[in-house]
Amino acid sequence: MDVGSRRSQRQRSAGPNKGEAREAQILDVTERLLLTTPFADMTMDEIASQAGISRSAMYFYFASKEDLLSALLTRTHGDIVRPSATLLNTGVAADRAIYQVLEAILVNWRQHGPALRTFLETALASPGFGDRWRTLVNENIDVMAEFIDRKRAAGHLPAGPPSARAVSSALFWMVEHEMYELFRSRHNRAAEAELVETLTLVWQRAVGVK
Amino acid sequence: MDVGSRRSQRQRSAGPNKGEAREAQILDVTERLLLTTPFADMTMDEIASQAGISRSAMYFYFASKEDLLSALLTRTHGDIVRPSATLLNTGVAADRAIYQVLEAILVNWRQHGPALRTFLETALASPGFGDRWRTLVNENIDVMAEFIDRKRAAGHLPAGPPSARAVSSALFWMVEHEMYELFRSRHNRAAEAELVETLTLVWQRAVGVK
DNA sequence: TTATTAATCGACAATGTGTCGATCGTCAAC
DNA sequence: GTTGACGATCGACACATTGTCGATTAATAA
Repeated sequence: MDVGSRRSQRQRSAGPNKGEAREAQILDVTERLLLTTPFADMTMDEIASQAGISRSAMYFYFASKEDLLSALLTRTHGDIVRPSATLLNTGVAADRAIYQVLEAILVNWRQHGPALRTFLETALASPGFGDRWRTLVNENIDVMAEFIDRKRAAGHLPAGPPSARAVSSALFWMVEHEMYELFRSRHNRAAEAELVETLTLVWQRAVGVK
Repeated sequence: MDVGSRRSQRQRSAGPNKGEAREAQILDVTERLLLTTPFADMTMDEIASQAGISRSAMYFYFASKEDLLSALLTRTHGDIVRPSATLLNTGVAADRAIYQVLEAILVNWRQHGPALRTFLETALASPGFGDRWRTLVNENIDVMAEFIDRKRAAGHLPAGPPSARAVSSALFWMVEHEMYELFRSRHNRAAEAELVETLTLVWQRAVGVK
């Protein structure tokens, strides 16, 4: 049950990397289809025909429907983790850092809204995928927790309890769910801005800045 | 697609309310089964045989599997909404009120953990049920928002923005998800206490008390 | 006692997943 | 050039599960 593709590593041919291309194409098709159809309502047949292959050929690339989504998660992984990670390792002040992280998360939702939505939904639907998703979210939680701990040690934020980790976890899941609710339906930029504003303030107060 | 039972209202008989009893029994069986099996992995056949009837007889009581869960939600509705509602209409101080609401929510999860877990999961899996679930959670959000507004008007809490409603929403979904994560796996009372403590503090700071 | 409505059942149709063996094309080595 | 291995693809199958339908039995009101 290895996640992702199951083709050989060595690329040896002229019609070069036909497989790689197909796999990427399938992921593209899936994410595009996600714009109009919930993942659960989407059949392997639908994806396959959009990609111009037969349904059973899909199983050459992905062991299951869930595995396909898992591959999409892998592909998006970087985009999700990178922003906070880089940002929080600069010397920004806590209040500004919080705002910027929230902005970065918003940007992600703008770019990958349907995918992120699906990730959360599927995380609650199937334990295997849920583990993967939680692992990823935890990366972000940890980065923020360490940031808080550093600021606490430097005397810029009040010490716990609660532990930085506990606060960070609660706040991140709050953001996750609120973004989910917002992007679940049609909405405008104003609503996005208002949400970020609210979340920023809750975060700042919760960690003790301002 | 009327939610819940579809039998006649008038109860007219001796072998009194056989139907009512069956329906309740099915819900009991379902909630008990939920202790060991995720709802998604649970078949109508399984529930039926536990209740001593055939699978197809289930459809006399519930139009679909989702409708069955919806009926369970209806039955649990009171337990979920009542505590906060009554509590927040007394004259408690804000900090104390927050703690007590969180304690009440914890009690609910202790009593109906598997059901509540399923409600959240299914809310993200099927739009129809999701609407019902959100309606219910919104009742709690509104009650808390009104409470905050009253305390703000009385000068006991700093005014917004953010609006009381926005803050209440963010905080409630935070609680929802954190409880979900906690009750998803085996855990002890200490972890429960710690979570309530963390959430209490985040809430109190977020609304501006303390 | 009988007509009516409640309750229950078995059989069926539909849908979608994942598996398997067969096939076909393309490159690498001979 | 031929051939053999493997990458890529397909159609057919088996399986699980849902929801529907018409027939049948049980209970009660008239």
